[in-house]
Amino acid sequence: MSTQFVRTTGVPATSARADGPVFMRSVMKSGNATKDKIERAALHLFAEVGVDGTSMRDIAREAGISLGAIYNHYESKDELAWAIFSEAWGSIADEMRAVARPCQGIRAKLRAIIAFVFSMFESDPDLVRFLFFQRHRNLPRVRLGVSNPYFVFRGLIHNAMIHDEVPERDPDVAASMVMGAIIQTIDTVLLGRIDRDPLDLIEDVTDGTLRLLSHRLAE
Amino acid sequence: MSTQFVRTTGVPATSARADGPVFMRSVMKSGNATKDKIERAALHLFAEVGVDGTSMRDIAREAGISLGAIYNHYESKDELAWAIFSEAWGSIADEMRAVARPCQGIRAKLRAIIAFVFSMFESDPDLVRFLFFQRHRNLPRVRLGVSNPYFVFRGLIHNAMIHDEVPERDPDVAASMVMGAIIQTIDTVLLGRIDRDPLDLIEDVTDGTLRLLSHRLAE
DNA sequence: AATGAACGAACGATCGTTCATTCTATGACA
DNA sequence: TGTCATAGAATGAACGATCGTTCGTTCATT
Repeated sequence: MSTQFVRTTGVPATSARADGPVFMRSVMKSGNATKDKIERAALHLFAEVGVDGTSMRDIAREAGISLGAIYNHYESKDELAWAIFSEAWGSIADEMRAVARPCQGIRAKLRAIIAFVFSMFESDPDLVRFLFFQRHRNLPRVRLGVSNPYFVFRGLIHNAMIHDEVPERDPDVAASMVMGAIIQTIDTVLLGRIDRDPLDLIEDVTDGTLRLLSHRLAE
Repeated sequence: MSTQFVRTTGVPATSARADGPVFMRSVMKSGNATKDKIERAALHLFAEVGVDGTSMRDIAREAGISLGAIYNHYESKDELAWAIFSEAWGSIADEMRAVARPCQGIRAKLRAIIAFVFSMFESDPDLVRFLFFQRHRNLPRVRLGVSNPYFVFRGLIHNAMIHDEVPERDPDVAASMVMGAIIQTIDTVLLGRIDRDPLDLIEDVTDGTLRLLSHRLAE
């Protein structure tokens, strides 16, 4: 159940349809069973031991198909890794935007996005690990202007500044800090150093990022 | 000059001695010129294309020595990568603690640490990139209880909570968010999306993390 | 029978590592 | 001062393993 953490205060939970969330439908692409098996196996191994640490033979074995069959669907290992990354990277950004849209105000939007990322981490940890913890390899290759989680945060925060919901600051620094705070929290959970009810975590992280964006407290 | 950003409001800037900061002396180890050349070349390549993307021949070429010479100083490629990581990871934690110690209060301590990390990023970007952006590979191998940047943040924040400088919260969540905010800011600078005076950045990031730790603002 | 997916042996390249050999710096001795 | 023995460092060819990729063949479906 991918919507278990998504509570956006009385607003339609997510834009996910009956056939699953957007990022699922896009990563596990249309109909082709073999291609899906390849992508799922590759994603799992890439998340576990990295792209370089995974051989095409490993992928074939994990997918339960032959080595040569992979090349019926992908030109190369590099294209396979890039296809999975870029597709998911863009889809996640779209989905983040979608879950935030119906919410009113920066707090509700931010909470919806954070809840979505956490729910994705629960339902598909391989995808989150591959995307966020190996992103430095692929990020320079992402075309500017294309859908991108970072720009979702930046746009959200910039918009809140324009509407005087939060004070004016460098939107890039603010977006970086907010995104980093969220990702690192997931990272620490992954390392086993945080063992908390994910619902509480969502509230804590939402509150923390909002304070980070807020006016300074007069002590 | 590694101390150019370290301004801890009238307190001795860092514990670095005349022979350079601790993290430098430890990564570029004692006296042996060849070993230093190997480590410096390896660090540069590891930061650039990752450990798996770097061959021992690459390292030898970049260091200007022969392939076999590396094995006079390291048992294997894995040991080389691990030696560089674990040594630097522990040293950075020690240095963070050292620059924070003479400072009074969470704000000054946090600023000193952030200034130190930013100065390190300026003086040795390879080291920062290798440590922070490829840490997921090595982190599970770090012995618990050993010196660790994460625990420095956690200890600092936990201590501030005990002394009522900041409100009581889950210290692991707080430490994760603070550390993530700092690292991601550096990451965004690396991607060329932030082009600011580093001194301003230090202030902004310090303020942001402190708000994140502070009391909620009554709107 | 025809078509396209699946198969897996084989290929050349490159990997980490080894090791027999060569180089070089040092110090004892004439 | 000049000579040479010696130890440790440096060298790079070679080895076996494994890599990504190819392609002739088989299989399954219509």
